[in-house]
Amino acid sequence: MSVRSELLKGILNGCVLAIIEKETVYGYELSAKLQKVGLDDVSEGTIYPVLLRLQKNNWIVGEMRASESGPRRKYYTLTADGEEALELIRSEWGKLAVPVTALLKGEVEHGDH
Amino acid sequence: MSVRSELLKGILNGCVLAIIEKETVYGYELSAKLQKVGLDDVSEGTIYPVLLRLQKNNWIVGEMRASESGPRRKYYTLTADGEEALELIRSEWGKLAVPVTALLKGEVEHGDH
DNA sequence: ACAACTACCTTGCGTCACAAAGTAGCAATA
DNA sequence: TATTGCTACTTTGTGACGCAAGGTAGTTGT
Repeated sequence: MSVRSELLKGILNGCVLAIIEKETVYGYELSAKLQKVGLDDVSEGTIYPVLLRLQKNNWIVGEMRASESGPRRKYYTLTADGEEALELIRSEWGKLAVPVTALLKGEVEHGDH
Repeated sequence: MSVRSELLKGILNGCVLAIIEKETVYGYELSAKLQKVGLDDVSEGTIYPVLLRLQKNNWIVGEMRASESGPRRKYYTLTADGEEALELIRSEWGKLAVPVTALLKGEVEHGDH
């Protein structure tokens, strides 16, 4: 398994929620959105399980709508629980990302031998 | 499983490697180091499997040494492979952390409806 | 002797990212 | 009207992960 995949773990939930919060999207288009944001190579085999998970947690709801061209699409919207979860993720990410970045850059003094 | 635990996934390898790169440490003291850095509540049940993993990957090597007080300690040092792995993790983290932070803050335009 | 602390290791659980493969609708061309 | 290709969703299986819980020893202090 790639380094990248490991780092992604647990982050994807928040990314998907953040995108859905801003605009209603359907699954197939999410990989394009994520790519645009800088997260390349997030395939359908990853996206759809994420969406199922979020639905199961009652964080998003899906609604089937017809498309002008092509198959029907399942559009997702954030629930109140989803908003709450996203806020929690934002908070936890903030508490993690800063110290981890500093640690990886070697900017942290953790001496005391 | 907690939001925090999910976010931690895959990040811990890099954090532990970064600490060991700076100074030789033994397992039991690592949780204290991590806490000092801002990563609270990383218990032994997490630490030791991580160290076993890193050893199995040949990223670190452990050496038993006597202690002036208490049981013997297993001190870990980075290998050349470990340095290489850490550099890869640093690179991947850099490519991930920035866009994810921006996305969670809602600072990203991903429109085009 | 006994308790408390240090230090290490293992087992088991649920979750995750992802490749791979499958299903099906629609569009276009021949 | 076949057939090719794109869109769009779903399922299965694999290996790795975080971590609580429990276990084994050695050391120190009383």
